[in-house]
Amino acid sequence: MPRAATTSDSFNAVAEPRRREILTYLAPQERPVGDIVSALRMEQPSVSKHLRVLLEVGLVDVRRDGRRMLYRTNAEAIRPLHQWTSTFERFWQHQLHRVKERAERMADPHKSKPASPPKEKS
Amino acid sequence: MPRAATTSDSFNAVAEPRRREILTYLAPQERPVGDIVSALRMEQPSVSKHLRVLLEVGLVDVRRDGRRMLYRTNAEAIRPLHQWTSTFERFWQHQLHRVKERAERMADPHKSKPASPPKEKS
DNA sequence: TTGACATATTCCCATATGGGAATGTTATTA
DNA sequence: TAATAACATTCCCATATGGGAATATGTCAA
Repeated sequence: MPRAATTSDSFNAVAEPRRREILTYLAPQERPVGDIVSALRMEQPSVSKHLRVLLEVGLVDVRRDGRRMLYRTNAEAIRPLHQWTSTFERFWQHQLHRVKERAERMADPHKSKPASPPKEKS
Repeated sequence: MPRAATTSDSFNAVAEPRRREILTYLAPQERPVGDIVSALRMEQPSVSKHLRVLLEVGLVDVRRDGRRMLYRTNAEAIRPLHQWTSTFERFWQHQLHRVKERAERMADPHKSKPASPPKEKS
């Protein structure tokens, strides 16, 4: 099976960088599509397509204003992502602690990073 | 262009549900691949592939132990996701606040409005 | 009605994907 | 050395994707 659809959930929808930009832009206040196009320097059809995805997963809301469509980020829909990442908060705090302790204890650079996969490009 | 590679960044890597499960499972302590396979009921090759993706974006670390490979979630790598979602925190709080205020007004119409009645812009 | 403006949709297409199945690789033990 | 355990990689493939380009839809103004 191929990759899950971008519209399957917020995690997939937000994986796209441009969509993240749009969400950030639309968070403070609602905006017509044209504003997004000019502000983020994207093609109009592209923006419409991204908005469709965001709308389908509930990350944005719309309302019509004459011939314009006003979109706004539905911040509520981002909470699940926030909550998921929060479950790791205690762990990265522990890690920071360990790293610090270790660095203070040893100056020996014997850090074996096993088989790092061939990283193309850069 | 097609969708960005799952290995392009943490956002894309985490979009896959099974990979999220793996990260959760590997957060408390390091585990060999076999444990993941039996605990999450996934095919071994599948797990290895997911681990490769997670490794490439730095979401997990590995070390060899005999013929086993011990993986562990690198919680630090999840912080960027957490931080990004955090930028929306104030917005969903506003939303909740609006909802709450409205609910209170409706429940007790005699009571005057609490503090400032921020008028929506347009 | 016509024309202009604001968005949305469709078509085309190269590409990465994740699962299944089979095979490869590395390390331990007999 | 051979056998086996523990993982990793490769091959095959149906599929959703995002961008570009063209076109369709919907709304307001004259």
